[in-house]
Amino acid sequence: MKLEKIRTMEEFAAVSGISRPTLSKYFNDPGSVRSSTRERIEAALDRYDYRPNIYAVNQNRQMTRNIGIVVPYLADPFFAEVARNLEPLCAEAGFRPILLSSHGDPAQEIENLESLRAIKPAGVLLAPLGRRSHHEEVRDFCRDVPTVLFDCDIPGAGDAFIGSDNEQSIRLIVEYLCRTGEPPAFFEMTTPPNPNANKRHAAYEAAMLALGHTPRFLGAEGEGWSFEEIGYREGMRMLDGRELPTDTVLCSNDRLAIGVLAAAYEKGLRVGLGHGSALRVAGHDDHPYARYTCPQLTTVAQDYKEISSRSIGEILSIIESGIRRKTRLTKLYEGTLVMRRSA
Amino acid sequence: MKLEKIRTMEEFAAVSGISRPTLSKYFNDPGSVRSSTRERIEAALDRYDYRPNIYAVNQNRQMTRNIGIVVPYLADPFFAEVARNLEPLCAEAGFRPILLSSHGDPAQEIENLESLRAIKPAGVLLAPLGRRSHHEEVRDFCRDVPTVLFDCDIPGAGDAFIGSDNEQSIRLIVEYLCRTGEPPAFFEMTTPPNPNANKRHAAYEAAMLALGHTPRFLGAEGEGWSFEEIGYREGMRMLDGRELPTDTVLCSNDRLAIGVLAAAYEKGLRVGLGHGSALRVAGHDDHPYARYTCPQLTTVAQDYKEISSRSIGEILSIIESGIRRKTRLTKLYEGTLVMRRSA
DNA sequence: ACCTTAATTTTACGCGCGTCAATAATTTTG
DNA sequence: CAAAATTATTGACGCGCGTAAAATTAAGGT
Repeated sequence: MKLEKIRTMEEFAAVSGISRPTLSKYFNDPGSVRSSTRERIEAALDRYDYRPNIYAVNQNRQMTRNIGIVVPYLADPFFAEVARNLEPLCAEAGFRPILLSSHGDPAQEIENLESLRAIKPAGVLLAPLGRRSHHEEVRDFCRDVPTVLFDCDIPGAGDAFIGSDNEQSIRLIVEYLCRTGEPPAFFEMTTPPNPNANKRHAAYEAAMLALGHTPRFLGAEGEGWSFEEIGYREGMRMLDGRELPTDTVLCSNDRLAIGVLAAAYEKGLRVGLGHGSALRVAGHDDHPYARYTCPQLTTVAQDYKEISSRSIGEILSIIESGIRRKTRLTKLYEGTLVMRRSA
Repeated sequence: MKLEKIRTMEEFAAVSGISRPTLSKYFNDPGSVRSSTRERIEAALDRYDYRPNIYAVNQNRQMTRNIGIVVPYLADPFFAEVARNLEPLCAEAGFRPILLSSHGDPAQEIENLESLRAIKPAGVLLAPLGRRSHHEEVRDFCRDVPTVLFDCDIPGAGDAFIGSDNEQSIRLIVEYLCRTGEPPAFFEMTTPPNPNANKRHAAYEAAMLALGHTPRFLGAEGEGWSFEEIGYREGMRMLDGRELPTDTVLCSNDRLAIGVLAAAYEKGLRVGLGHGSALRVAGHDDHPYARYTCPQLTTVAQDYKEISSRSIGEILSIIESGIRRKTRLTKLYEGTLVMRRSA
């Protein structure tokens, strides 16, 4: 039970019997004052309700203790999960996470960055939109503010890129699919918003050729981030037209696969391995909903826990050292096969 | 192309030939200065790169132009969608939305509110966790900061509650289900985190009785916000034990239904209307993924566009009038039936 | 042109805190 | 126990902008 509200540090100095500059030191770094005074301060803090005014504090610092987190599309549960992992990691390090979503819009992305710039964050974690991002403006921002890119790369932007090894993960699932049935065709958007899709395209092609198979692509038309809808609509179209060259479809990501599975169900096609099945469908990412599709989706899990913690680690080391990276770091984490029922 | 960076309003006053107080007025409300001077300012703004320092601005205002948005669980695509709708509405009104997720944790919820309090927001839109929320502390917050609750109510907290009319929407789908087949049993969590679940429980009971049927409840054990997992696990258990008293299951929300559908698929049960089907499953909310389940989920759509815009509208009217509501407003929006394949 | 009204400029203070220099108090060391 | 080293206090200034009062200027109407 707090006795009374204290409005300024001056007042708090009066009631606590500690001088204001010492209090200021304490709030900036509790370890910088003698332990006996720290205890006195904390005892007073316990009795009185006082918190330094953020605006006054930050006005007199060139760097705040905010870390911006910008994701391309928060309505995608994958990024929601990543954000959920990132936030507590920030908080533990004593920083305030500020989460912004670009909602699939490059202009919004730049607006988010400008909005962050105004806040003078200590650092930023940015998962860019990708292909449609305004690359030059993103690079400009990264020059001014320490930034770590994750999930999706923009060449030359930021101090580091932490992501998935699409080459390895796609090879992994292609090999699995070839080993257990017909070689897969690759279901992808013809104009994907995200460059990971391009890497996966190339990785599929390389993996198929290495195994002596002919790569076959299933191009889904559509723009934007409504992947399930695109997967469903284009999946329906392909199933209608009997365009499928094989009974095995590897989707560029799980959200497309969710749409394809819905289409297959609609068409009465039994999906899965084994005899009674007409189709195998696999995805990529291990999306939170992948285990609740029908059938449960076989996919490659991105190591997003590692990606999250490494991204935070990188930005913190830049912040704490106070020096930007001279050479840009790129760190890719390997995916792991998640065998379920769909392939 | 901006000529040079201006650091302070003083400097900008010098280069633009406008006095600093006038500039201050302009930045607070561009409409408050004469149009001729507005044009001069905007011309200068076009040539020089200057933005007022947020921290200095907010220090000297008792109220900032921030609106806090607190949701219980951002990894739930429903809330992600709501947030996505809310953000542009805030921005259009000239406010900066600050999105925080409680991640299903009551302590985090209070922390979010405290964090917002420190920011002195003009107002807050709060979708509380519900049953497990620390009600007293939420009420305390709402006393200090204009707050509109949405989605889930906490009695006596905030200036208004904007939500769904569970009574109406549940009756709607119960009547539909009874009209088209066997009366439904109600699949729900025995200890739901959200009081909407309790309202839906009561609404189901009332609707069934009104139609002359016996309400039957299917209680799913489990804690937390992993509804799909609970629906799947408990659905499996019930299907294993052949506990189902009818062939029709109405789930308390779509996320549970997604789990139940996955369980039914796993068990080889054909879900849907009509002859070949062994089970009908319906949900509530019209979750973003409801149209990609197998089969597509019949459900009741919450009017979340209306809920979003009305919530913003309420908080803006409180902010702009500067007076808190004397009587607490409660506004419930009706749901609409979304007939798909599952029931 | 003159008056009224509205808008702008000048001047000046204050917000709450960071931070510095000089001084005083406390702790540590020899 | 005195000297040295560390930590706290006192006093003061500045950050960038809001804002008030008084003086000045510009716009609108007859």
